[in-house]
Amino acid sequence: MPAPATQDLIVQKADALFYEGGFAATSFAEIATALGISRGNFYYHFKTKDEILDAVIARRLERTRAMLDRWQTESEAPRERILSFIRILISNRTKIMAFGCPVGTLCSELAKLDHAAQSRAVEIFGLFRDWLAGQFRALGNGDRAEALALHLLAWSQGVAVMASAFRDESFVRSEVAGIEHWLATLPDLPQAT
Amino acid sequence: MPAPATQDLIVQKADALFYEGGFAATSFAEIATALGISRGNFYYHFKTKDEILDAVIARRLERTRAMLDRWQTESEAPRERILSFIRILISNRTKIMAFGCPVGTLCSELAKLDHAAQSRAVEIFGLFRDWLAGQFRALGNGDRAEALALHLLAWSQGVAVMASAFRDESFVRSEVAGIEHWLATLPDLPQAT
DNA sequence: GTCTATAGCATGATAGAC
DNA sequence: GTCTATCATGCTATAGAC
Repeated sequence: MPAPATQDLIVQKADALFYEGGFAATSFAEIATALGISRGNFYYHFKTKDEILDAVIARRLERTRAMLDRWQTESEAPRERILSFIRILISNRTKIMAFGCPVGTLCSELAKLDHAAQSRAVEIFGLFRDWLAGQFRALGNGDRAEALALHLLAWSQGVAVMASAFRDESFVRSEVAGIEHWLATLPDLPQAT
Repeated sequence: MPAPATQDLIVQKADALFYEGGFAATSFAEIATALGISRGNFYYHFKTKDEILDAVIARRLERTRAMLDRWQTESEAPRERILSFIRILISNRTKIMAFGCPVGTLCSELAKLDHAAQSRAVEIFGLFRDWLAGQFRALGNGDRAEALALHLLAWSQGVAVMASAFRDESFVRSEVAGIEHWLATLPDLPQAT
């Protein structure tokens, strides 16, 4: 196994720092210092800051796809799979209370910056939406599968925003319990065969 | 009535530009150009950019209080008052689809910047939370009034995030219908006397 | 592939004329 | 109160040595 390429190290570190400090406010110098490389070396791997952003978004898309595939494999029942999604609010609660949701905050920032990469960032939401819609469809809610997926995404985004504002862990836990109750009481319509 | 003071014009314009472009990404030059005044003049009214941010947050707090008071006066029934809150998602939908919620996006940005003013910005959420909790209490949900208020706030924040990501007006309308249905089916417990 | 050095620009902030 | 300089700093980005 080869040592990780510098290019990958840059993307990995930029991903974390963009999340924790925002895209615009994170400078090359900050990333370089964190990696122990020089600013100049940066431009051998990426021509512009926007190229790094593209690479970060590509990395997040790839990792999201991998995570959804993992959830798909780990559980057979659609309801269990949806619970995998819901529970990232719990497992990532510390970072979410500090920095919000990585996808939501990036999309919001890029919207304000009127940045060309915004639509690519929204594709990450699109992956979740389509995957969740597939699960709701498997539960027999074919006609409103996409609306249910968007509703669940919005709910979790709202929890993330409020969690980072008030930094209240008990709020996160009580909302997650509410989401789980909502899911459990969703009618499980048998598919017409 | 005197002409609006330059100081107020600066705060007013900064408020709008911080919303539309973010706090960090909005420069003095941008605000000054938009107002037709010089950058130098700025520092007669505010010593630092953070002072402008403080003034913007104070303005938002004041205007939020005024809006809540208006809703309180315009409707007698708590349920009607809560509907006033819900319907800003509809009346402000164009700006929300472009820039998200002004409160949520500011709190998120300040959290990432680890900015001292974050707690002040969160106070705006606090005003909504307390006012909404008061309405739920009047509906007889005394024991869970605050949880209901936070839940409604989170829901609307989630709608705002997804609205600015996908820019889908029909999603906003269908979620608002969902919130209204949730409110209508909330049990209206009679108060113990 | 990594470095140092530096260009070129925008920023927040200051000084001082009017 | 408003203006025109101007400073110092930090940024993205480039050039070129090693």
